[in-house]
Amino acid sequence: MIKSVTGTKDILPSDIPRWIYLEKTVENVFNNFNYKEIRTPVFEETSLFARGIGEETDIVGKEMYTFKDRSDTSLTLKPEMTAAVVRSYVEHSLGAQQSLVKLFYISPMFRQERPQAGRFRQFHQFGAEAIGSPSPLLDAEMVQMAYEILKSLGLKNLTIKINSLGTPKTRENYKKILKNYLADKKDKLSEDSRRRFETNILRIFDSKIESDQIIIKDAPKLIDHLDEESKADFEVVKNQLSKFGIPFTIDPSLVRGLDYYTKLTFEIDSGSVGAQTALCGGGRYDLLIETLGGKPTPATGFAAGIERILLACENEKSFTVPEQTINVYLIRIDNDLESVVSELAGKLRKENLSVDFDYLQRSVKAQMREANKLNAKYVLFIGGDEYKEGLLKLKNMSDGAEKILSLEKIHELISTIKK
RNA sequence: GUGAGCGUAGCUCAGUUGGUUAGAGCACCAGGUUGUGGCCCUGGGGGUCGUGGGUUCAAUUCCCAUCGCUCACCCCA
Repeated sequence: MIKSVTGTKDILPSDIPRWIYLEKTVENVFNNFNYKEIRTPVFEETSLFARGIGEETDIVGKEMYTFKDRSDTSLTLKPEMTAAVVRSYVEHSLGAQQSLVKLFYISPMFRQERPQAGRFRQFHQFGAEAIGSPSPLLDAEMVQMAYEILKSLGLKNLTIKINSLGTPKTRENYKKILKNYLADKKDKLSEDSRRRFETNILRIFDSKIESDQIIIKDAPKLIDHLDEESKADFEVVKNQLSKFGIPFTIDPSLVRGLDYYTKLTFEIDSGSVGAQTALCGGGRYDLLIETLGGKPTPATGFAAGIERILLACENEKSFTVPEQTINVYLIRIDNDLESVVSELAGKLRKENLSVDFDYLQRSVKAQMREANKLNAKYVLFIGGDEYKEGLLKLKNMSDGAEKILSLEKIHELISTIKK
């Protein structure tokens, strides 16, 4: 038997209502904040991600689905959306139409990692990007939108962590400070961290190795070495979040795995999923647009993992979706009336009613059971003496009331069912 | 890439100190008087016990390999 590829999942009909509920919630919140949807291809030229996300990141280093097409071009299934959105923004000069472009997306992503609870090789994210303004109000807005979506889905058990990485200049200065601090301790660092010491020293803070943590614990913190502008912006974000009534904690170790972040970074965690607690992460990325060939343009955004959110929602039973129903199930009393039933179903479906009937020549009893299983609001009996006289019997499945209607006055039938 | 656990009907699982036709619940199908549901009752279909090899008179039960799944590490949504 051929099965779905490792780390991929079918979203079955029984799962769909929950997905749609989430998508509607997401769209609604983004709509309230006036973000417009964008859809980009599932694959891009590999160099987009290599440049955009950073060669030293785990995503680019070991997780991308990269392949060559027949013309020997290296392509990659998108592992995240920001680089793709920025590519589109630059390519189509979206900034020429309006100076601030607010975009959202809901899309599959691909990363070749070992699957575990809340982690898949094809997974889905929704997210937003606001390109064209350095305003910290937008940064606060990102946190607010993400939080609002999660709350709208009924989630509790959430923690919001924020941090500031400063401007490129302070970051460079700070890196020197950190480098000085760690220089004589370098030998005690783990192998990975020694490598990061050379390539991307900030990510040493990501290390979960205890010996690294001990060394790094008393290291100078970036947040204490921010320039005035970053410091002021960070204050604005904090104040604004407080005004929104959004609880948060400051986490100086929140560096995040993608190279392009500047100033604000944030993450929202849930205690209701497995070991992968991050539902959502984001921040400002003022350098990315120029890195990808655009004019220097400030931007901020976030991404959230749909599978993880749905997992948290399930574990918290945070929302329920309404039962699926159909308007009417047609029941054929005489087997030779199949085509009559089919024709009538067609007429009713044209009236925008959801209609179904039996295609398996099953008994009336079996048809009734089917109608019940489908949560049909009505069943309509076709056959017997009534049918010979041009009559049909309509039964209300919730109270059992039956009503005789004329086949000629189909409008009466339709209006009764629609009520 | 590393580590641990698990693989028996569509689903959730039981079972065998190795021994006749491998079980339950749910789901599915049929029927419970000949035109009617949800509850209940009766009956039925469906499994080469993940795959391959080994040990044995005999393996689904023991051993090895392999594949898959799950969870965790790394890292991330």
